[in-house]
Amino acid sequence: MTKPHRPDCPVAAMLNIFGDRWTLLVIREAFYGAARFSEFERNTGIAKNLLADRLALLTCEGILEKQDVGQSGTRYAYHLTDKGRALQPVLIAMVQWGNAHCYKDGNGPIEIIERASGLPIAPLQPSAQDGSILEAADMKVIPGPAATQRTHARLAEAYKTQTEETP
Amino acid sequence: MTKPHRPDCPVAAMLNIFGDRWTLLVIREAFYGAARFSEFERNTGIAKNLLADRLALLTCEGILEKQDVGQSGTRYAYHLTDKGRALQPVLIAMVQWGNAHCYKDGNGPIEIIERASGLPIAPLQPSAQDGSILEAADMKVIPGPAATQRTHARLAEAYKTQTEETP
DNA sequence: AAAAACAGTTGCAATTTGAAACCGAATAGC
DNA sequence: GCTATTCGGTTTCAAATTGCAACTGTTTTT
Repeated sequence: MTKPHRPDCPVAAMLNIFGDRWTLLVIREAFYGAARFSEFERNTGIAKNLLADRLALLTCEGILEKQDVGQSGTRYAYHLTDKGRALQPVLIAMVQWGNAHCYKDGNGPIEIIERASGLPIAPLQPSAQDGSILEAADMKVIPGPAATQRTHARLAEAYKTQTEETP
Repeated sequence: MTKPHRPDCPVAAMLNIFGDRWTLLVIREAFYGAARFSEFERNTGIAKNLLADRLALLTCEGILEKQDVGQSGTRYAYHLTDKGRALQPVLIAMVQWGNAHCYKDGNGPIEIIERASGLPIAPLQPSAQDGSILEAADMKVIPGPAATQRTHARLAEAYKTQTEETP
């Protein structure tokens, strides 16, 4: 079931759950509509023991919900919770990066299209709250409400070296 | 240096490079402005041997570029390439999910703000090419130009079970 | 009634990791 | 100009994780 714990970086927090070769593929399958143990197994190629471990972890983290299906307790379905469905932008960003940078001429093996038009969706882009598109230079990382002393120090230092490098 | 190979899913392709607990943290540091071996080491806590391995992998994949700094060949700087900088949406999506779902009341340890306004940036949202916002139900995954036979079969099946489940 | 599927568990070998020790070249301090 | 420290690793070895196959007890399906 591997270990949880809450570090002072949200990326690290995600990697504590998803930092391996399989867990995100299980989520991908959940988005495709898979729900049963055997579906996850077939469609990802993960080993049974690891799958059992990962499903338990994801359930424990509130990303999947395990429900009893079938008459009396040896058939189950795993479904995405709201927390799990909220991973969609992460998956989409990964699909777009993978398509663009891991295949010849950026032609990937799958495409995400808008049902109505049949056209590919737009690349995810950071935007301000008024909707205006933001370049990397327009953004900045600052300590949040739950920032530790270490985070304050780290970001202060990052900001210093950045301004040194691009005067 | 771990193994590469190009699977028929862009998410799996990304995970072949980033499917471990450290590699994305190295990238995070690169975005913060880190460039030297010792900076990555200090700021992530990764072991030296693994860092050497990961930097070699990322360099080999064209995500970082290794350049010789200092007079004659034992000091180096690693910088993001365009391919590496293109990971920004993935990192931002992870930061937003981590902040929202791994900390009490969604108050995370860091925040990404717009420099101009000082306000947090908007959550990444999938949109159509005309800019309209898309819900999950408005999108669909179809085989891309590089799709294998297996991908065609897989998506046909996913689509079938989905319509069965939500009639 | 028999056979196959489901959802795992167990055992074990192979791989990966994590930590520490070690290393030579190069820079920094005096 | 001599010494100490930093940089960027490599090597070694124990511990943890993975991957694979075999096995299990229900429960559907045929």
